Amino acid sequence: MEKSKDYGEILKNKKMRNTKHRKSVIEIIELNGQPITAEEIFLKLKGHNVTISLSTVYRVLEALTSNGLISKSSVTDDNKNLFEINSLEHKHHLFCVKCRKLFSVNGCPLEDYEKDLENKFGFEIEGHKLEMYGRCECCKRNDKNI
Amino acid sequence: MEKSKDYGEILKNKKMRNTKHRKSVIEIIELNGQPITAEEIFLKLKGHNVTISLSTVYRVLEALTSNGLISKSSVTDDNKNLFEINSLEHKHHLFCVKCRKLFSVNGCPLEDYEKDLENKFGFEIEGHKLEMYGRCECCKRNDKNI
DNA sequence: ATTCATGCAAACGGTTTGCACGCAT
DNA sequence: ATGCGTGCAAACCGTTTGCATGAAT
Repeated sequence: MEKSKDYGEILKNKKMRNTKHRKSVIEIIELNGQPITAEEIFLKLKGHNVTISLSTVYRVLEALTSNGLISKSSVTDDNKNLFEINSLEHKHHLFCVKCRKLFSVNGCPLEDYEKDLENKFGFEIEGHKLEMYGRCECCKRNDKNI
Repeated sequence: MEKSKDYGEILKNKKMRNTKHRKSVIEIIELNGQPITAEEIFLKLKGHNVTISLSTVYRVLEALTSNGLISKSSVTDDNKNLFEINSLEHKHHLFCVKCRKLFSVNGCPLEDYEKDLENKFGFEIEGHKLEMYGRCECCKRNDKNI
């Protein structure tokens, strides 16, 4: 079995204090694989018998975000923030309007398009946000059974 | 001077009750031209000597949103929702981070990309939001003179 | 006359913060 | 020894809701 990542090393590289809670939070986010809320992190940690307070979860998330280890997005319409590991790759999201899960998509189709617009408008594009929404495979299937 | 739009007619077409407050809110959003928060709407109305309570602003926004007259997004990271007029044309925007002007772009580069994603993830995409930001031609020029 | 919109204040829920204590350096 | 991380409870703030009143149909 593959040895799990050395989260302590990751923190050290960012000159952050290395604590059990910080390592646990990074690990949960990484294990989860898709964007996750603060409360879900809190509950999953509880499930793994890690005692942590919700406010610590928030403080850890803030620390990890401002050190660039994770990123925060607010795509959902219920005012809950979502956190995910900050991969170097540029990515976008697919939001399922039914189960409200957020799926990450690596890569970006917009490079050529942005170049065209820059030429056309004399605009210098620094970045963009792209959200797509719809129904995930799972929810499509369930709809048919109703 | 051009006559302002008949917001009463717009509400009537949606079979919505035609009230002064609803018309005012639509008008403010339309005048504003770029996405605006509930509180900003409230303050702008106050500035126009329209007395309305903040909760009514929220209720009007909910009514307008669910009738498809405006749309709601939560792109900012401060947990405030933004509202804008729902235009029929599919278009995107270039937002200048310096002068805060908004440039409309007709058309959309995402159709093929979305088909790919649908095949890849089994996701059924219903729509998307794309914002690009940067500097417009004018502001680029001014930067060089500093 | 009926139904729905509004104002007010209070509730709600996700997030932040003050304070005292504990742990990493 | 010091400064930063943590737990707890309370505060915060954008948003929602219950209730009584008022306006639109």
